[in-house]
Amino acid sequence: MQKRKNGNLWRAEKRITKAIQEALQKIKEEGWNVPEGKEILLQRPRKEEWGDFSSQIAFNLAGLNKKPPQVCAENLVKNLPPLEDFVEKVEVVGGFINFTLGLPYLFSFLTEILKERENFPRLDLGKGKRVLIEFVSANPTGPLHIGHGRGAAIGSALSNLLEKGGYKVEREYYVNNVGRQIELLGESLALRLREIEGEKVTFSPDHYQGEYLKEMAETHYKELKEKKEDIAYLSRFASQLILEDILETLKNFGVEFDRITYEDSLYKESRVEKAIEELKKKKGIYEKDGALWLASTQFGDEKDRVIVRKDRRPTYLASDIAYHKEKFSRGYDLLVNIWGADHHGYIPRLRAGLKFLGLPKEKLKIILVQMVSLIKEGKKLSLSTRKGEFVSLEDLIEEVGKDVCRFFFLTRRPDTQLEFNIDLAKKEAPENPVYYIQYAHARIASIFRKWEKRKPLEGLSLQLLKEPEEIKLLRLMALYPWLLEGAINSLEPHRLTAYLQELANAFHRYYDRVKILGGEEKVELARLGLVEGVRCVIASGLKILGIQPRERM
RNA sequence: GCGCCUGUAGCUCAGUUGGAUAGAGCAUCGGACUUCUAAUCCGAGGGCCGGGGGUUCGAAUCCCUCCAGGCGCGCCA
Repeated sequence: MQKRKNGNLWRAEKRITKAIQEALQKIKEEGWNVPEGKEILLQRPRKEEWGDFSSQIAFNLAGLNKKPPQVCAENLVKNLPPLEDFVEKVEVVGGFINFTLGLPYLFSFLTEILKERENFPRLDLGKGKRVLIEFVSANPTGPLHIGHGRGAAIGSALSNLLEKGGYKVEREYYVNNVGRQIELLGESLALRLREIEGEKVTFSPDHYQGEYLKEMAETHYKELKEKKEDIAYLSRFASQLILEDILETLKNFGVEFDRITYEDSLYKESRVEKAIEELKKKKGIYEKDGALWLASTQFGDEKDRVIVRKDRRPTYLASDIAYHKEKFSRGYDLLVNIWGADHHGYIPRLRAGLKFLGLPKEKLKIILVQMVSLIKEGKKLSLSTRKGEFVSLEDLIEEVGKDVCRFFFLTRRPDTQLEFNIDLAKKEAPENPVYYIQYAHARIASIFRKWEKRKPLEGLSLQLLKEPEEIKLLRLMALYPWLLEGAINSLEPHRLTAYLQELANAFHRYYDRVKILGGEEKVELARLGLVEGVRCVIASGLKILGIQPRERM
């Protein structure tokens, strides 16, 4: 890719930040105290009349220099380098420094969008750094439920987002195909097989009693009947089929993985053994009551945890530490885990284990996704996998649609509990914000279908865009890269949804007031360029969210 | 009991290092289609940001405390 010579020149907020830094340097030479080593972040003013970006740096200066913010701001502004080529107004209001972008800049920004199309903007925050995002990782003991769906949506949107930011992203699913849960799965299948043969069987509460195993037993009875005593075989058989099913569901949900890691491979490669050995060497493990314990209290855990049982079998913690050690060894710059919030108590012990091994814990970010409860026909449903009383993700996708479902999960912060009201989601489907955004996209596509001349959108006279609604759209689009960077740096894909709604709203309003086709040719072309720009930004945003931009509705 | 998360409009939720008069969607009420798709647009009402205390020039945001909800506290994963 040919890199632009002028680098970030098209990014107004970057240039403003740089200008502020220069001004700070200058007033420092005049004897002012200036904040050192502080990243200058711009914010978006709450009101349009306050411009496009604002800085509150003067409030910091006020504290450091014992002068009113207004005075500090004014002095700083006096020392700003010339910005006229892209900023039309710099104003100090109550200590805030407000920057209003100039029209020529906004026009060139649109030109930039039209050049890159849906790929706009090209960001290079990640600078090719490698990120691993591990998510879903549901045990292959039953179909995914709606809670997994939330983690899946967030994980895949976050992956897309970081990829957009110039990170090299790998998406990974960790499969726990070892241990008691898998054993129980095999036992449950065995019981179902015996049931088919007319035997009266009783399930313990720990067994998986969902219909899916009954169906599996019926479908595969012939090939399994010889193996019905071989629990290990049945466990493998069932978990493999279920995993395939899970991955299929996720694919329908727009989620795919670059890598699947199986827990049993960690054992086969002696990684668990080695991790335990190393922990022993690093004095992280001691023996008590015949078991081996991880001294996790040393690093803030509530109590020490068993890592190898009395019977010498390692616990889940052992393989998980081994797994994370292995992930670290692959050399990523950032590791993200997306976990169900019910695992939160598990974090301190894992971190303690990693700390003993001397792994850089700041490279591991764990995003907890809170529970999803479901309301259907006015009733709250439980999500227990074992009892089999849950609404599967597959059913949900079928009922409300992939796009609505993803959007629903992606508008909210991960750490709030979510009540998914299925009746409402279905009933309100046409009013749903996701359709609102898609409709904006479809309307623009429709305009272009209607447009007969079909010229290339080049050499546009963008200065003919003068309507307030047009300027508003230009200003909003100019925020997009800034917004994306904020979402990327904070690992918060949900910021994108509100922005897309706002952009769609500005478009619908424009569409309502201003006729795009049919005016004087140069104006028509400029307007087409404008709405094409809007379409590209919407398409770009929806692509990150994993939602289909629609051509028609 | 202890730990973690949450509490913002009737409902579902946003709210960039603490900053300007707290926002959106839905719902409600009132208006707009001989026009590029009305799945749209415009307007109105609606809030002691759970309560109380504190830090600060400034708090929805930070600290303490209480209340409410969820989750966790296994030699399960």
